[in-house]
Amino acid sequence: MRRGGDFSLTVRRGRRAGRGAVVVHYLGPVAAEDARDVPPARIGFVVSRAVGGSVVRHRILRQLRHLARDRLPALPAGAQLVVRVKPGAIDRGAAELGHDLDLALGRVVGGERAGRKQ
RNA sequence: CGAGCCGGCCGGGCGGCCGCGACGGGCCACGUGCCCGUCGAGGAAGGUCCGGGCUCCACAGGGCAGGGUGGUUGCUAACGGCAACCCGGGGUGACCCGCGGGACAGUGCCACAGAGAACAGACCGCCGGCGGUGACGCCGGUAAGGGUGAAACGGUGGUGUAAGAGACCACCAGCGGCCGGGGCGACCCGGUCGGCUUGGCAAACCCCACCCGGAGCAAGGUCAAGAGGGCGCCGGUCUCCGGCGCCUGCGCAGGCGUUCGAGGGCGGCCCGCCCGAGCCUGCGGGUAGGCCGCACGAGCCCGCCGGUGACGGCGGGCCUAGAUGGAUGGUCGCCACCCGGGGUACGCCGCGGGUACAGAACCCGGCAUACAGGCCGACUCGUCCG
Repeated sequence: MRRGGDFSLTVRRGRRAGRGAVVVHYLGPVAAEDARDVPPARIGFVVSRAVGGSVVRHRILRQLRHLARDRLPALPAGAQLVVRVKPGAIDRGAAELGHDLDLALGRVVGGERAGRKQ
């Protein structure tokens, strides 16, 4: 995700869930008449200055990018996801961040197909 | 051996597995795909406090204003940087510190304390006179002693005096003039004369000397697209609508203007000069992509030579990150260093924890700042031994 508009749209209109040090905003795919026009699922990250200095912010961003890469195929095409990071994330480590991300994603993405077992 | 002082350097290492970004090569099911190889953060990359390169704009001039620097001589592309030296201050010493021009060009300010703080002044004291038996009071002289202060108008000794005082004298310190000597210079050394002595702050205004165009890689260049308009062709239900091609590069409204000059440039203002037909405001709409710049440079390493040194010259070798939601991450093992507690056959063994400050974005030279831990070298002082 690159445009500021995509970020604000996803944060404002998407479903929200927080677990551990991360908060995710998920906006499901919009119905399109032609399937070929649907872009692949996109992810953006928000790491504010409250999280830490430049070194800390970039390190968390890298960890999250690698974690999110593995989970990208699980999202439907056209979906938009914004991951916000809360202060203290640097102390949790990559493994715990991945766990937080899984739990939060389970809430918002699973809720989309309610009542159905995966 | 113990204290200390200065300079230089490093700032985790090796190896699996899964990934990321560039570049080169190969393969085709040509997707901007897969495979292989190489390279991939710092000493401060960071702060953005100075200086320069580069790019665009400007480059008649004059006056005024503005900013910066401040011992000297060098180094350098340049600097507010660095080196050596000078002066002042500190330390036994190695060495360290200094925002180090001018206070007889002018203006201004010196808190508190104190009697008095800059054409000085008299609280205590000292001396004399007068009054009083006396304690003491009044008047005058004085600045040696006491007290206040960061700072009190030279210091020591003498002459002198009622007591005193550069009032006078000798020496010393300091200031100024002259002469001689040394140094490129800042300045230093010596001699002589002078009046006896004239405080500090210029990071207060100010004065002096020297320096200074403006903006910045979102600079700048290039390709493509675009709303609207014009022309041509074709089609239809033919004063209109749709499609294609080419050219231009948006439309509407208002205001000020076209030699009676809007507006712009000459860093700011004034004068003056130059360019000059567009410019300004509002509303609505479009785009917000690619490539170049962009990594061979005041470059890095080694050696020799010149120089006290900063640095320079010559020779040889090397190519060393280029992202653009912005590439270096995750995980495991071994080793190194430090800490904790445990065992020990004093050689060590295994366990747990920790390893800083910090992430390139046009590029270089500096400065100051942050930093776990460690290495190397020169020198000084003290103690002991030979």
